[in-house]
Amino acid sequence: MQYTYMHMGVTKSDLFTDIQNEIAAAAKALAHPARVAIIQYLLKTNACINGDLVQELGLAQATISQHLRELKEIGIIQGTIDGARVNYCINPGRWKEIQQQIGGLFDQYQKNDPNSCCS
Amino acid sequence: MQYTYMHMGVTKSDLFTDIQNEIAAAAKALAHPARVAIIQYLLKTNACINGDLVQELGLAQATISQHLRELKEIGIIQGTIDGARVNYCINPGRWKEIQQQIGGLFDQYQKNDPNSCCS
DNA sequence: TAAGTATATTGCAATATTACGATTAATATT
DNA sequence: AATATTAATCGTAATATTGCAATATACTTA
Repeated sequence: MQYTYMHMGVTKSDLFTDIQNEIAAAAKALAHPARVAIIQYLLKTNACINGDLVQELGLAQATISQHLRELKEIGIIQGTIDGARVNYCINPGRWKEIQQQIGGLFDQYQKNDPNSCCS
Repeated sequence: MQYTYMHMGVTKSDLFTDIQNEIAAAAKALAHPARVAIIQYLLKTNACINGDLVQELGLAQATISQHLRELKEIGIIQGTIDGARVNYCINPGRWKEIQQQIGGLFDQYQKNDPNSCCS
């Protein structure tokens, strides 16, 4: 084993394939309604700043900033500095990449016989 | 506000739409590589039991059982009792539902102009 | 019936996540 | 220059998640 702790709340990512870890990481970025809301707002407005989202979502500025950082870290959004503000928007290439990773998982089901399963 | 605690680690789900909460909940089910691995194994074998996954994933039986429960709770898989064993498989209807919820989010980007964003 | 097998649940420890106030750093305004 | 605005970071509190040993429960087999 690679870790020294005993049975605790950390993911044993070395047990899984890169793809599995990547899909999980991408899904985790969407695994909070505030981040889904941020993305939907970005889809609607095409670009926005932290302050817009504070108004829109009703969460504190620090909280929004934290969610934006998570989305930025996974690469699904990007921010460009505009004076004292930061303009956030979708990162098209990464968006498509994650879309294919997660979508690819779901598409695999169609290939199988849906009736040979316990039903 | 609906909650009484002050600034803590609980999601303020009343601030978000039902769809946003649903997408986040579905994404959360996929937000761990072990659960992605379980789903991929189910896609490959079409059905499996807890013991198979203990062999396959190298996690403890209790841990697998816990991940299976989470997937079962969101409805993406279902289990049928078969003697002392439980046969798990994809739930086709719920699978398609989640596929559309998450896929629908990603599909929204195509409609917009990808060049009007900060790039 | 007793021992074995398979899975779920409980209890616990460790880490992660969520949220926000306060502060900091940087730009903008007066 | 002094003040205001904007966003990131820090510190802290509370809850959630991950993982496993031990136990409980249910079925199977000898």
